[in-house]
Amino acid sequence: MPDLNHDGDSAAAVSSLRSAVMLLGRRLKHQRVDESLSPTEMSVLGTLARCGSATPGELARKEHVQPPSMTRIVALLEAKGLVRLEPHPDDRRQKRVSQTERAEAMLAESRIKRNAWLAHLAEGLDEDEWETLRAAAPVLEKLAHL
Amino acid sequence: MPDLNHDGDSAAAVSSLRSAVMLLGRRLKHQRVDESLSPTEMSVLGTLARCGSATPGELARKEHVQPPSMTRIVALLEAKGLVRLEPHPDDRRQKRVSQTERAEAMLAESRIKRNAWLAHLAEGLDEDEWETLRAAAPVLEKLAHL
DNA sequence: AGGTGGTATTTAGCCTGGGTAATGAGTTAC
DNA sequence: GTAACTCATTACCCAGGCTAAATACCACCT
Repeated sequence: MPDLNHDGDSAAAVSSLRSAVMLLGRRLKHQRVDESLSPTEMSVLGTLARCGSATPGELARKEHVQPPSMTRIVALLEAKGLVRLEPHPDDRRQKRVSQTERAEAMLAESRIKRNAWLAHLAEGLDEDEWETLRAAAPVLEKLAHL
Repeated sequence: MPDLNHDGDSAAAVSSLRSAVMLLGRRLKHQRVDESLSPTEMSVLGTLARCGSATPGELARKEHVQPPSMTRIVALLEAKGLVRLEPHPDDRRQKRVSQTERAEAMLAESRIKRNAWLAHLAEGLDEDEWETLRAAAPVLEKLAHL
């Protein structure tokens, strides 16, 4: 564990981190790459793209959402044709969720839009700041999944 | 503006940043330092602590929230005795919002709890990762307020 | 002075996206 | 073979944003 008393700025840093994340999260909710797709739905698609396929329960744990919420999210994604549901081979209680070809296409397109959004957002940052953020991205991700 | 084509990782970084922020934000909502105080209410108190006093409109702009939402937040804070509302000296349309002594005490206490939460969270990070995060905190804050 | 347009705040009502509790089907352990 | 547990689902609820419209006030321009 890091030495939290390394200097007094740690408390300030966590405070600033906390409020920045909350604020950014609020703004990101509106900054959707694809209208009609909520941030969590996007996130689930991203997870599926990385993991191949998963059960609703696994997805709920990875996204830190309660199972009933994931049920609803998966149902919405299925209705939009972005996800396929199959019975689980070994356990008939579970289901396997996997993304469709259409989801892959959508993710590819959204990556393009994200770059545009990024370019706009990054106008206010200089090269060093951007570099710092790039380095922090994987750490934040790790932190979020702790 | 940073060179977004510096390498291909930029798109991946923004994608990872985006999902990490959304996920962390969701978790932070539950990780409240003070039950009975929403994240945005905390954030408003933090802003007031930094700025001294402000009008509801100014607060709404700083928190990137619509004015009606800020009205409700301020009303809740006032009901909890954390904030004081006074008429604006020059303009009777506006009001001045300032924190009470009780809010200062609460913020001090919450800082202690935040350190405990931080210590727990940071157990999963090594010193380098934590350092990266410390460096990124102010940049994230800047980004959030862009 | 008086009217006109603009701004700060509030009120009323809506909607999204999460949550909890309870149910049903299926599995596992004893 | 039954008791206890797990996965997914259904039904319902609530918080915390939003928009639109109302209200009060200011500033400017004849």
